[in-house]
Amino acid sequence: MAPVKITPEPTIRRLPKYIHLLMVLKHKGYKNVSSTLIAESLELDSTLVRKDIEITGIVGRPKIGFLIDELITALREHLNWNNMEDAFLVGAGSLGAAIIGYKGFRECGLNIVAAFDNDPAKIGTEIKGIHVLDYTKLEDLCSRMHIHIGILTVPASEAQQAADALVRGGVKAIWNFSPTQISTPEWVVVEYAQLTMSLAVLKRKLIETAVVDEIIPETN
Amino acid sequence: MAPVKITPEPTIRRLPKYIHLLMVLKHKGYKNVSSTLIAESLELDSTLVRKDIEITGIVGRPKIGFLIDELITALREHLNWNNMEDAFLVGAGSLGAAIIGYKGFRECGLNIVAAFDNDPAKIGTEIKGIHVLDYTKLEDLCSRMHIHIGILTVPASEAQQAADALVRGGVKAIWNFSPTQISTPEWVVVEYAQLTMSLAVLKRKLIETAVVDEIIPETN
DNA sequence: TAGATTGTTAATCGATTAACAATC
DNA sequence: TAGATTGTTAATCGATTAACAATC
Repeated sequence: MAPVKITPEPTIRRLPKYIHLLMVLKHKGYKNVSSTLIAESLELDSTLVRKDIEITGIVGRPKIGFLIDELITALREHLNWNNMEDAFLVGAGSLGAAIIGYKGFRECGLNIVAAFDNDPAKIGTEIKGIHVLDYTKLEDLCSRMHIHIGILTVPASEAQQAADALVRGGVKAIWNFSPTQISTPEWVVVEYAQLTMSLAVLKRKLIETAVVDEIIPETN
Repeated sequence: MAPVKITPEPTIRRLPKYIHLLMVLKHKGYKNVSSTLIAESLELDSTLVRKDIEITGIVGRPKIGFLIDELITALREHLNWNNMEDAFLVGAGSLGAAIIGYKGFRECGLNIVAAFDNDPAKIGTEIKGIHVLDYTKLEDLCSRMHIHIGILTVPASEAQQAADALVRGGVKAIWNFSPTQISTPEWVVVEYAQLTMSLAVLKRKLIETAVVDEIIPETN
C-alpha cells in the first residue's frame, strides 16, 4: 500500500488559489506557467509554490515551467475535486440557502442532494431545486443513501444535536458553519467554516494598520 | 504613543471561539474559568490558551483562573467588536443576501448599511431591510458616508473592478468572498473568506483519513 | 499546608525562505 | 553558450508545547 503523505493544511488552502489562477491563465491562452509567475500573481514566494506543486507529483521543466492543463488536473485530483460526493445540508436558513444556491461547489466535487429543517413552514419546500425535508428523517436517510458529508448551517444551540444525528447517520465529514465547537468521534473530519473568525481577522488588522498609519507621520 | 503589538493571525482566529465558549459558560452561571477548562473544551493546549489571553492584558489568579465577564470584555475589545463599523456590500446575489441576513455579524461590530448591484432587476429592492442601490453610485456614496469596510460578494470576473471602486471610495478593508486574488494599495487590509479553501481542506482530509482507515486493519 | 493554577522561559516542531547546483 | 527555471538542501522564522518556579 502506497504511504499517504499528509498534505500540510497551509498548502491545502493555497491549492484552490492555484487552480483558479491557472484557469484564468488557460482562458487567456497560456499553455505553460512558471512558479515565478504564479508566485507573483498570488504574492507568494516562488520556492513555496514549487514545494506546493511538488506534492501533486507534477514535475516541471527548467526554462519552460509547468504545463497548465497537467497542473490543473493534478491539483484537482489531489483535492479530490474530480470525484463528486453527495452531501446533506442541515438548517435551511438564509446561510443554508446561499450555500445551496452557490453553483461553484459542484466544481469542487460537492453535490448537495437534500436539505433538512425542523421548521414545518420550510419542510416540503424547495430551494433552487433542492428539497427541504423533515429533520427527523435525517439520520435514517443519511445511512440509507450512504451520505458521507454533512453541512451544518443550524443555530449554535442546535449544532451538537445535528452533528450527533449526522454521525449516527454515518457521515465521515462535517462542514460546520455554526459558531460552536462540536464534539465527534475522532474518525470524523470536522472543518470549521466560521465567518466570524475571518471577520475577526479583518477588524483586528484594521485597527492594527490604523494605528501604524498614525505612527508613521509622527516619526517623519 | 503606545507600541501596537501585532497579534499573530492564528491567535486572532481562536479568540472568537473563546468568546463564544465564555458566553455559553456565563449563561450556565459560571463566574470564572481556568485556562485548563477552556483548553479542554476547545481541544487546545492550556499554555496556548494562557498565551492567547495574555495579549488582551487580562491577568488571572492562581487556583481561581480568570473572571469570565472581564475576559469577554477584554477579548471583544481586542477584536474591536464593541466598536460598530458601517460597511457596504457589493453583489446582492444569494451569498450577499445570506450575509445581510445573518444577524450575528452585528455582535462582531459589523453593520451593513447598504448593498450594491448592477442588475436593474435588483436595484431598488430591499433585502431584510437593506436597500439594494445602483452600483454606479458606490464610489461616491462610499466616500460621502466615510465607509471603511467593503464586502465583496460579486462573481470572480467582477471582483477586481468592484475592489477598485471601493478603494477609490476610500475603504480601508475589504472582506473578499470571491474566489479571486485582488490587488489593492498596500494600506488596504484584504481578508479572504473563501469557502472553497475550507471545502478543499474538508475533502482532502476526508481522503487522507479514508486511506488511513484502510491501512490500520492491514497492520493489525 | 497541599494542590491547583498562573505566568514565563526554554525546547520543539513545522512551515517558509534562502542558497545553489542541475538542467534545458 | 547564457540565462531562466527547476528541484533540493540548509537556514530561518514563528508558533506551539514542555518544564517549572511563583502564587494563592
